Amino acid sequence: MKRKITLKQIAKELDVSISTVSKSLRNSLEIGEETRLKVQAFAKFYNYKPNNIALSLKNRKTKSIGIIIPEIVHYFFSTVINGVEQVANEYGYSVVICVSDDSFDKEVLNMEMLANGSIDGFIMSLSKETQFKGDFHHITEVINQGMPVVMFDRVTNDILCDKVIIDDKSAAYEAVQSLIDNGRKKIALVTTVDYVSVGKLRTDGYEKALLDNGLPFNEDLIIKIEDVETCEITISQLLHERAFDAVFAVNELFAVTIIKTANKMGLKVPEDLAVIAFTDGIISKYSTPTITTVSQSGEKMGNKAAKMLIERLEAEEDDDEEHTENYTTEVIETHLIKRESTD
Amino acid sequence: MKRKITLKQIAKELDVSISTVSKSLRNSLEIGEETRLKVQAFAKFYNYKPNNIALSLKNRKTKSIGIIIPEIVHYFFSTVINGVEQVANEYGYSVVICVSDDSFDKEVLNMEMLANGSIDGFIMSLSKETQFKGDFHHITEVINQGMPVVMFDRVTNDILCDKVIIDDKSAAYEAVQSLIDNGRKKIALVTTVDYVSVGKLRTDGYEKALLDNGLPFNEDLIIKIEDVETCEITISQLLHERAFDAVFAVNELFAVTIIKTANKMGLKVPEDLAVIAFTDGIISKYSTPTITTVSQSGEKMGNKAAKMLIERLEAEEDDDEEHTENYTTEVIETHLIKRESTD
DNA sequence: TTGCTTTACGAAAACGTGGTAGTGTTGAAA
DNA sequence: TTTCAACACTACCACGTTTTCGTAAAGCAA
Repeated sequence: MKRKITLKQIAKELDVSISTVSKSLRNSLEIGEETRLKVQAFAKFYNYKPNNIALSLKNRKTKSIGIIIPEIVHYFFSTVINGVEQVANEYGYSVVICVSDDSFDKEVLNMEMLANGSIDGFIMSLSKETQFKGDFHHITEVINQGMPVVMFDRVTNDILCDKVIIDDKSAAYEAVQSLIDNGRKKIALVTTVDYVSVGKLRTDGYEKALLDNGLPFNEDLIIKIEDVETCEITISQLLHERAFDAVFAVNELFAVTIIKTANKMGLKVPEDLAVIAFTDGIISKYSTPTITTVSQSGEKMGNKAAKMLIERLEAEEDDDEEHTENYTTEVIETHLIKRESTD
Repeated sequence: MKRKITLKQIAKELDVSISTVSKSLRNSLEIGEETRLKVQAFAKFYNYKPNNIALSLKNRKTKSIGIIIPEIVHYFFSTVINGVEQVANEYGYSVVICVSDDSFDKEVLNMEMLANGSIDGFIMSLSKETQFKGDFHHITEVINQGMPVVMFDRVTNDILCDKVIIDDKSAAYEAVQSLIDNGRKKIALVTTVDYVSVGKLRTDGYEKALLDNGLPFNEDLIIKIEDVETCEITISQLLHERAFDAVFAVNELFAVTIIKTANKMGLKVPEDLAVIAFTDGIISKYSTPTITTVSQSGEKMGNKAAKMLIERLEAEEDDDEEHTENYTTEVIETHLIKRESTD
């Protein structure tokens, strides 16, 4: 149980000053070769590694980035983390993760906890509650303190910062268009409540595709679901009435529930009912039938977000203070992965 | 863009000493009420928060814990993180995550990166490669430096530390027993290669259940799969020969692949083939048919691991150095969740 | 010897905090 | 008048680094 060795201890042991040790280890020419080598050998022997905390304090940067997400047991978000982690690792950054649990208070708390020096910048996706309240003071505050923030997926126009999103509207459009191309006439949209920004955009794309194809846009075919439990009941009711022959679901949980409900009622997928889901996750790949999805690569989003954040961090370093704040919004392309749930 | 305010700045602004400010904010009686309130008001106005890095340096503890896992886009591991996060949050700790990608080198690198002061302790699950190599020097080193480590799921006997596991052997036993109870005679085990500790244990449980019931233990029915791609081919071959009427798969990916393969061949699940999977994930819940699983609560494991780690950290604080090292191994109970893939 | 440069190292400040010890002023008791 | 205590505050140190500046010793030319 030997604590990690410090410069001071090495200095004392070799009877030189701390600065001599520090300089020797950084191969400074100031120090004579003999002393330098002696120090290096000693340090190597005792496996000296500079203390990160002390370095952070000195350099005023921690080389770590904070991620705040609504959920972690969630395919999409975990792929984003993965993407962030890859890039962060490459650039020597650590990743600190906080889960907001879709709660505003936890989001605020987590941000405050990390904002007091623990990290250099944030990558975040808004919690449902935050989007609902429309209260973003905790984020502006962090930004005002000069800490860069990159938002992804669930973003807001009320905050000026770098963003990484997918074009939810056109992705939804594409999906619905493909259903129409297959001869579907009555296409339902199964979505969540509106205040989640992405839900709104996907609805817009759905509507536009219908109208562009001369199909009626019927409010009754938009099914808003608050939690998965109610999904089955609502869906089976509508299926009974044969109200639609195709479904565009905004996530794969809804999609798979719909398919199961249809199957129970003797309806065949895709023959009687075509299904497309947003978000290409593990369920779509392994359900029966496999589900056609609009893929949004979480990994790419994570990569991109991390790159944007790190670039900004390293830029700050050089320009030193108050660089022009030209924020950009990066759009990650999506594509339709055709599987068995559509024909 | 005002940088975060520090004690020093407050002191200068109010023309008092830094210590006066510090003490005022900590409500020390040493400071007169007038000054105290003035400082507090000022600090509140400028939203003063102590700098975490400075505190870490001073207190020699970071109030954050590091998690090292093989994968993050993985239901089980993400539930563990979730469990850790919950407890960590409760006790005011942050969670730093590193992914080893099942690579030994990355595991070592990540540990070294975090061990230099960034965190107070580790929670980790071994990478496949590390288990294969049997090289744990990076872990002993960290432990020798006095940094507590809690291992979970993929652990090793070669390291003395706190551990959280499930009883893989008896869980497997229970699963196989239930298949036997349903009249299955030829039960296959679909598993991974041996060096992953848990794979070995589950095999042991499988064997014991067979033998205890007077069934033959046939090596040919143990199917070792390196990657999911080869799974389908191997399985379909064996199914053709009607080699078995039940399958115990060590993860749900194998299980769902097996079911799909069987379906393709016109075999019915569970009538012709009963299937049980280890690890209760999202696939089992949503596949068709839903899959009977042995649940291992990742969340509980995470909770427990975090509690063990934090307790040890806080204990160190009081006892101050060299407490008795009575390491414990906590076993999380599992149970069989019966679904449609068994009768 | 004096003055100047080079070599080789050390002292000290800074990053932000918190605790211990110290200091100066005031008022009151001896 | 002296002594002591209470009060209200400040000085200083430590945590572990890096870096700037300083300086002693040695070498060399004038």
